[in-house]
Amino acid sequence: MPTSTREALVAAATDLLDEGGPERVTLREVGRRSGVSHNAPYKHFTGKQDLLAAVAARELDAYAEALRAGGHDGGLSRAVAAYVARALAHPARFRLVYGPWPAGVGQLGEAAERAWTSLVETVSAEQRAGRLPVTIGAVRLADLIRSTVHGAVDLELGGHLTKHEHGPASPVEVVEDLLAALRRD
Amino acid sequence: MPTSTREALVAAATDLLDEGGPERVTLREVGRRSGVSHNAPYKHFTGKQDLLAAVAARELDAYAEALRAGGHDGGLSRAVAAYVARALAHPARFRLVYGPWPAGVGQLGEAAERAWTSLVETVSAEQRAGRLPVTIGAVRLADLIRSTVHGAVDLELGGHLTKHEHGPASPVEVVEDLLAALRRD
DNA sequence: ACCTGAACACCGTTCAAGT
DNA sequence: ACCTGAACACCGTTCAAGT
Repeated sequence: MPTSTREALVAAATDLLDEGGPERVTLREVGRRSGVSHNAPYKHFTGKQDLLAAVAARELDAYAEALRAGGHDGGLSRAVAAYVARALAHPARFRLVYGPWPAGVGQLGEAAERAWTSLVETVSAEQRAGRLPVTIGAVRLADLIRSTVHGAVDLELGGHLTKHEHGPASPVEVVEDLLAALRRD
Repeated sequence: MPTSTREALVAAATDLLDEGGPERVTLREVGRRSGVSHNAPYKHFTGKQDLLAAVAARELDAYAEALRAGGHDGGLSRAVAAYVARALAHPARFRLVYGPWPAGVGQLGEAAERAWTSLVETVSAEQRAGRLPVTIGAVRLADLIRSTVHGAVDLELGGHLTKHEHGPASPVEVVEDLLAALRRD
């Protein structure tokens, strides 16, 4: 039972996104499920895109928490594994988050910033502990890891990654290969 | 001057996609620009999605050619650079190609297969030449490289990659860092 | 401040009909 | 085989009006 109309709208939009992707999300159905008219959302959001940005920002916060908690508990591998698990659990949200936003909606830029700051910190800590090479700066190394993680998840969601018989989920495997190569340096 | 209505439809859809993303592509505007009615496309494609799949398949063929020609000319780095250049030159097409296709449209699966076969071959050749480690199989190594390339391009298109003052385009830089780490093994 | 109902200008898709 | 025009069931967004 949502405490406010605004919350109900975001929840309904998230449910619809999970059910059938972005084209399933219509302001009319969102209103219907929230018990308001089809244009009540305009009192809480500037339009459909703004509502979807709220959904995306919320998911980015979940990414930030997964990366932070995983990094605190067990270092880089755990942080990445927690992030990958979250991303694969909600594919439509992942694609929304990294989808085509016109010139950075601002709200999203800040949330993305928060999400990845902790990864740079985790990378930096592993460098100081001698578990990652120091021949590359932490930010640049984080960009490499981030690219591989993002690409592996996105390819996996599209069914473009080679399937293996045993072992963990493919994206985790890909990232482990990267980390192994980096640590062999 | 397109030789057939079908070709005109694909060309118009591609132009509209480049101009304003997927939501700019409407069958009605595609028909308008092709000099036919708004439902003539149904005589050539099963629907809007099928038309977009044709656009995506065409772009995948361009990726295959870039990877093949680049790999033949100058090895892995050149192949990747050619692919990245093509992807960045047509951002909306890239996002369409790797976007959410319901259960692999078949037509696209085969085109994607063709596109990446040559990368595995290039990787395998570099392994034999001693320029890449043989501790990982060629397919698995290609998946790692592919993930990093894909992720770096996708993050760059979303403005999520850290900006650098000098040097080449960011995705190329990220991939060069990966290859350097792999070759240091 | 928040919400409603009607209206506008679009969509994708289907169908009966033409050549 | 290929195309057209009308029609259907939707959209997002705006607006005047209500409490």
